[in-house]
Amino acid sequence: MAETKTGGGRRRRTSAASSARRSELLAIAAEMFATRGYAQTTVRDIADEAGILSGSLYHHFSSKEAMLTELLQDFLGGLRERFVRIVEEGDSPKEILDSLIRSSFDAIHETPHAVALYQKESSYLATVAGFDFVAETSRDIEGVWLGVLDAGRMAGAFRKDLDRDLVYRCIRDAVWSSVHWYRPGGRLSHDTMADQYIALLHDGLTRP
Amino acid sequence: MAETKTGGGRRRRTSAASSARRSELLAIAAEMFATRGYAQTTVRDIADEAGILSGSLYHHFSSKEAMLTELLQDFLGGLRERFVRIVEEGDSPKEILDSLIRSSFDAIHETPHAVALYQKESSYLATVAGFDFVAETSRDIEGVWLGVLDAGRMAGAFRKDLDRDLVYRCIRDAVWSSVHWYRPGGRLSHDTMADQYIALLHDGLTRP
Amino acid sequence: MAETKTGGGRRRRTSAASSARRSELLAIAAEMFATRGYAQTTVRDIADEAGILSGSLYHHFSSKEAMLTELLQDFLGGLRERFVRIVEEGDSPKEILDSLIRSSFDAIHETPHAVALYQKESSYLATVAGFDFVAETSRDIEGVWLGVLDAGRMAGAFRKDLDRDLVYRCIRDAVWSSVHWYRPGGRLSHDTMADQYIALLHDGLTRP
Amino acid sequence: MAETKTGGGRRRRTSAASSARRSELLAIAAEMFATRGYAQTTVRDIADEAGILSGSLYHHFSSKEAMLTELLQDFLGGLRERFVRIVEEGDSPKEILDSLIRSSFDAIHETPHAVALYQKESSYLATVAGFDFVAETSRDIEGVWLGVLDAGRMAGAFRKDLDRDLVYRCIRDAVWSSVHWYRPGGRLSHDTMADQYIALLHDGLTRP
DNA sequence: AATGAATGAGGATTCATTCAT
DNA sequence: CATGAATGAATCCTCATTCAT
Repeated sequence: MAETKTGGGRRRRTSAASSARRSELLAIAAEMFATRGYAQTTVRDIADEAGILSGSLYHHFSSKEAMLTELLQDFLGGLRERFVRIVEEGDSPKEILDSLIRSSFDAIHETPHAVALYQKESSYLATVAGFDFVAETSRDIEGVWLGVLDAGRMAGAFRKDLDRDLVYRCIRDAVWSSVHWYRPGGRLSHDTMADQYIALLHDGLTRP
Repeated sequence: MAETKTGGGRRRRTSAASSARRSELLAIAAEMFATRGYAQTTVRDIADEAGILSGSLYHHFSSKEAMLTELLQDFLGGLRERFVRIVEEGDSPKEILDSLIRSSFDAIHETPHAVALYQKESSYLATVAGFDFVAETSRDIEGVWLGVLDAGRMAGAFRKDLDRDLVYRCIRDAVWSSVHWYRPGGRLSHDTMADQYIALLHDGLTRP
Repeated sequence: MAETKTGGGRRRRTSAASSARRSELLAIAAEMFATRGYAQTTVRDIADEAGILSGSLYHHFSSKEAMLTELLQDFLGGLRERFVRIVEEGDSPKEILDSLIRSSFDAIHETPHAVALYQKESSYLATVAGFDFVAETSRDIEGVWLGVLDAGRMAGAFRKDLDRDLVYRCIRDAVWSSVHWYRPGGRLSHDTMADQYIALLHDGLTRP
Repeated sequence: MAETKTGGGRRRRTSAASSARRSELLAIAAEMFATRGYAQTTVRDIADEAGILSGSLYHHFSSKEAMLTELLQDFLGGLRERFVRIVEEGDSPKEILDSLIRSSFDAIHETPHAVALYQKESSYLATVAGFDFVAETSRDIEGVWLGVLDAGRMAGAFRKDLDRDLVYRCIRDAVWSSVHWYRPGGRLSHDTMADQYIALLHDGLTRP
């Protein structure tokens, strides 16, 4: 009955058979959660979009919350892994920071719904039992960024007259918020956006 | 709806729209809407916090939505006025931009709930009938910022190799998002935050 | 506290002073009860129309129901009295029947709201405790009409091949229902309507 | 609203709109709406009578109003069809008029709740958005009756000294009002009632 | 895998009524 | 006489979830 989700296996007991439908449903849920918010999305909205009755969703997921959990776990886990790998590659702080930013825009481009979902619900979920992993992983990720920022300051690559936490949050908020207005195929590609954000960040708006 | 009708029509809208109790209730609603979101806040939550029964709220407001409308209208109207006045004072683009940023942090400091509320609900409200004023006023405000950015580029104060819209959104998102983590009385005052955001924006992270 | 209504005194303890306002309010209530129905009329509707707050109504009437009671008692009492007097005048059955019909149209003309109210609510009220007087008076009135009908059949004035009760109800329904479409000052005066109903009743649609 | 969406769109509206349960619930609603009035009937009254919880009704109907709409649409549509067919059969005006009356009593006998419901709520509904079809169909039906009356006057079958509209309304009110006191299986069958109403209408109360 | 009927716990709103001022 | 604030019960409706088929 209770769908386990303990990581390790990551996939359910039913391997490929249900997997297709499952992923489909999850993708639908992701889009709706991202667009209108988790609480504002009804189980019936998702089922309607999938062309089934709401009750039938419970064949695939034990609850609406389980869908959210799975979505966030996959996203956050992947993101942390991604970031950790970048740091491990061991370039200079500036290069690492740029890579983190570029990687963030990649994530926005590849899984916009997951990013938007996280943006929208993370603050709320931080207080909900069973979603501790969100705060945890967020903290890990934060650690990665702050580490790079610190390293860069020590190395003299980044100025020291600005509050470290403030700088981190400024970057984080600016980068992730762009998911709300970024349109794939629009005037600005995500690569261009990354370039410009990086340029602005490093040299400022006033200097050439 | 049945506002007047008193014959002389000597008050309502004036004394009825602003009584001590009314403002109190509105403040409570603002805080809850901002913290847990409009849809997640029940009328009973607000009433409980105010120490009355949920039905009694309807003596003061015609609906939950009316509270939201009033809150946003007051906030957005005030913000636009504030910004327009700054531009009219006619300093250099750079000075105007700095003033806009400082003024934004003032708003975050003075009415954090309204700001957070707007941050949280504006995208959703853009699609809801009866909340056109939100999109409208947002457009007006956007126009003010973009105007200053344009003026600064023409005057050579701001670099031209960055996309204007992207720069605007970057600033906007970074500044307003800070409402979610700014704590009045915390380590960083809102004035300091403004200073640092401005410093980072103009000179970048790499330069001294 | 409890407003008595036991008949005998018929007027409240406060004589003329409150009487004016009271009647005004009662007239407003009558119109609204008649137009949208008793249950569909809110105490606030009445108060709004009178230019006071709903709570203030309770200075004049002990409850919404009390207004209804007073309205119906006045109307039904008057109607019965009226009808009884006609019968007592002792003309021929046909003349009495015509007078009853004419008198009904007079009532429709003079107090259309009370008539419509009675039409609309009587069936429901017949089952409500405290409104026994409605059924009672209705029965009395019915007795008057049936008496005339019987007398006319005995005297050979009315045909006997039609069910007496059916004839009564047919007349009653046709006459009283006209309150819903009669417009004072319209094409047909209430006198003309009475004439035509009587003509149709006595001679039929086919005969000259 | 979200009716189809099944892709093939192979049913809904057909099997969903008419299931055994649905009809059952609709019949219960009809009876209660007719007896105590639409507004006075709560969704819970209906659900209680059906032995389910009030919320469960919304599995079958989208709202209380939707039940009313469906009930009235079915009734009025059927009635109009019925009447139109009678006129098309092309007998003499007198015969057509009699058939219309008889058909009305048939309707009263077969679907007393729908008739009573219509009697009770039509005047109110005429003013409610979304119920225009009530006024429309009523107008159509009225047209049918008035047409017959006109034809009969021209042909010399009906007297001309009575106002046409008044005669129509008199007949209509008398006939339809009988639904409130007609009891199937009672002393008077609906056929007998039709006979007597017709006899009274044509020859009057005074003549043999 | 899916349907269709139902549950039960709310949620916003309405409204007659009370009462201190 | 009237106000303005509040009550408390009821009303329509929503929605995650269950379960027999």
